[in-house]
Amino acid sequence: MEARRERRWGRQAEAERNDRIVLEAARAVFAEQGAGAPMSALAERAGVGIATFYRRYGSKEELLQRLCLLSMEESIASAREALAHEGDGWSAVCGFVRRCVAARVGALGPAAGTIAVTGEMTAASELGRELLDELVRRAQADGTVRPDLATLDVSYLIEHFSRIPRCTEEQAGISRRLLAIALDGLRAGDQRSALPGTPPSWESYSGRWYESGGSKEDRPSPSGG
Amino acid sequence: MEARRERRWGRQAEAERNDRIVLEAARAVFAEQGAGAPMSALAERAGVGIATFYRRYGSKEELLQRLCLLSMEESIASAREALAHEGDGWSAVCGFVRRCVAARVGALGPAAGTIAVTGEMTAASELGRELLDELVRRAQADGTVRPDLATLDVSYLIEHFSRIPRCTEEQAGISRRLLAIALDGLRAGDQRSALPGTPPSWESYSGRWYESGGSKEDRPSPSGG
DNA sequence: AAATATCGGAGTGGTTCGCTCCGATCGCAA
DNA sequence: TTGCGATCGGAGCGAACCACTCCGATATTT
Repeated sequence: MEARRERRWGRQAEAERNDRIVLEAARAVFAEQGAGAPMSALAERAGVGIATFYRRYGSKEELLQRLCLLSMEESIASAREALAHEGDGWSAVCGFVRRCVAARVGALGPAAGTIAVTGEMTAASELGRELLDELVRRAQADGTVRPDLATLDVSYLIEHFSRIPRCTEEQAGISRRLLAIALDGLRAGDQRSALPGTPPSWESYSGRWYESGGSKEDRPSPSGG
Repeated sequence: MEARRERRWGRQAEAERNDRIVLEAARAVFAEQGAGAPMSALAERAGVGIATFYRRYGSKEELLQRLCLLSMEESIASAREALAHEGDGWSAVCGFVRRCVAARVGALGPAAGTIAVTGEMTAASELGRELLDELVRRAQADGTVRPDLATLDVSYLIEHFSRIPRCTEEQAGISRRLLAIALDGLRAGDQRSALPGTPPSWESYSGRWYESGGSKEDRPSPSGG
């Protein structure tokens, strides 16, 4: 990896730098404004032209798919870190949730149904679920997390807190407070009120991604002929 | 449509009924989709034409202002109910939050800055804040709510849970579970972790509404009224 | 039948957005 | 310096969307 960089100066170095700048800007802007953010906003954030994005990703959807996958991989890494964590189950779960929220891992959740699902995404999603399952199971086994908590409650919790309407410093602080409140609510204890209803189903979670998803194959041709 | 012969006036009765239908549809759709929902969506939900809305409200903004005010009044009524509630402070706060979330009182929060603020809205907002202040103060006084909770934490909590991305029955159930978790996190108890940062300021909360405000005094009268 | 009140929704003008195209710019080799 | 290929920025295009208007249709009253 170092060797490749060695020979790249000048223009190619700029291109390589832009690879990262562009992706980071996309992550930041989509996390803040949601998947509906215009491409021009990404370009402005990155300090580059719009075409710089389209030279790297064929379409906005392709970029969103890439970011989705990155989020999932980040979530997986975070779950692995939590499973390796030494300490009680509740603080392991807390660490996982905090890292995921900090990385806005669930920010693209509302885009479900508007972008097609790739095979990589499906695979990453299932792996992530298994790891999170294990994390919650362990945390409940040592009695530090409420026993009526379902794995998907954690997923939805992350998704809820991944969306930040405005990004003032004050707003970020408030989200941190609300998250702390919710995390306290995850603890075991006899003062807990029972969670209402039935635990959420995995089908309802992953099913959102297929609702109105057209396959990428049959896209309308831009030139009306 | 079928002719309806009420005991009173036929056409006027329909108009009066539409007054309510239209407003209820607007509440429902804006609560689900946010203030960005198109007017056509409201009309479809209400089962009426678009013009039926514009015959009653001069513009979308005017309608949103009306709904904002109604939300605030609903929140005020809910706070009064909670203050009259007999029981511990925590369950009073829970009842207040639950009613507010059920009514999607905070659903228009993200519209802050995009619609002008009327005098009525300001007054209602301040009254609501005083009542909620009192509610939280009482709940902390009897020791059932965590002492580091700020009044505005509750406001933001309601706003967070007022936004529902999709409205399947399953999704509603999940939101109820997450809300129950967060409400458990409001309780007092020595297992609580301290809330991070400084309590949110009232300026940052109400300040959002004044960013791009305009005057709303003169209204074009569409039919010579 | 005329007058009046309300209705639905197609049409309008303006805005937004994804994406393309092309001239400008840069590093490098001759 | 000069020419070349890679990369850049952003103006502009076509499509889609949206708030709002206008008008013919329908129902009620006179």
